[in-house]
Amino acid sequence: MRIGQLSQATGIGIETIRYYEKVGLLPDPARLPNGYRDYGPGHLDRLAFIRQCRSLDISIADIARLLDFRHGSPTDCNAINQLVDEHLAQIRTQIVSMRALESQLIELRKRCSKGKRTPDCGILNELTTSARGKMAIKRFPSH
Amino acid sequence: MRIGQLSQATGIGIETIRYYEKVGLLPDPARLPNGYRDYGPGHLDRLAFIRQCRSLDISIADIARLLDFRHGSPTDCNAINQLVDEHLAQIRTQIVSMRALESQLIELRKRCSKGKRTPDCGILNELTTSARGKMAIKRFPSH
DNA sequence: TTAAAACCCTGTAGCTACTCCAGGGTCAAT
DNA sequence: ATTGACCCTGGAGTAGCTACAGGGTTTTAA
Repeated sequence: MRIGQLSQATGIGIETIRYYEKVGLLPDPARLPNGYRDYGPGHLDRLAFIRQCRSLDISIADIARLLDFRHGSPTDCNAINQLVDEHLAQIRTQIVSMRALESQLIELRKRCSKGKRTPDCGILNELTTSARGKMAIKRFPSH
Repeated sequence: MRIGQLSQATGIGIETIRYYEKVGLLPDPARLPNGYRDYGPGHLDRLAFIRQCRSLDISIADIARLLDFRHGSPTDCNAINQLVDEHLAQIRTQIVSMRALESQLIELRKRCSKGKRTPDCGILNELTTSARGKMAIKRFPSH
């Protein structure tokens, strides 16, 4: 099948498929006499796997590792478990910091209400004064 | 003050300060006779404000808008409130999708346990079969 | 028959917000 | 005189695409 059909079947854009080929996630397909890429069922399968991993936000590098496990000779799959564990830990860390961010923004938002003018804007003032508070104490002579 | 001192005072790297200048967040400083950048207190203040905004994950483009409000002629600050509201909404959306991601990964992780071999790895199999399930139904003739 | 539409190709640039490096110049102290 | 700390410019690299420009090919409709 040609690239457009593969794109339709997987829901992955044509440019993205070519990108995956370039970075080595997808093996180079055969070529038709006119130079068009000619994909087989193996490519379809592999690309669907890739999409599934990407939807779980697994990085290209990690997908490459998973594909090696999938198509390589059988080994212990502890490394796979570890990969998923690490990814999970990373996402949990991100959730924690985003929640912290959320509450900071909620606090910030409370500072200003409707109808104020910029010089009295509590948000701008808060941003300014908390910035000053975090500056290094050290003083620099002006000369 | 020179760029190294400004970097020390704000905790922002030298390269980053030059980057902010390049993208127009920080006005071009005066130059010493030898070509070194020469910053004044206004730059320090502005840079601290920028750092504060970045720590709240506000984009460069939005910081530029906030700086315009801060240093421009007084106006209604509803646009500032709206900016913060939108940023907050965006972060909340991200938190929701990351939590969904987290539970999907937890489910995935349950699939495989210690000591299995790759062909029997539940994670690999789950990734494969759920990928197949999401493929377009349409069939493509092989010729 | 021909012309338009739809498909494909390569190669390159753009996006975010930095970060790093090469290859230089400048300045204070030893 | 030289070492080391500081500074300069300009360009490349990061992740994962996405969007061209500028071509060629194939199919379909008039």
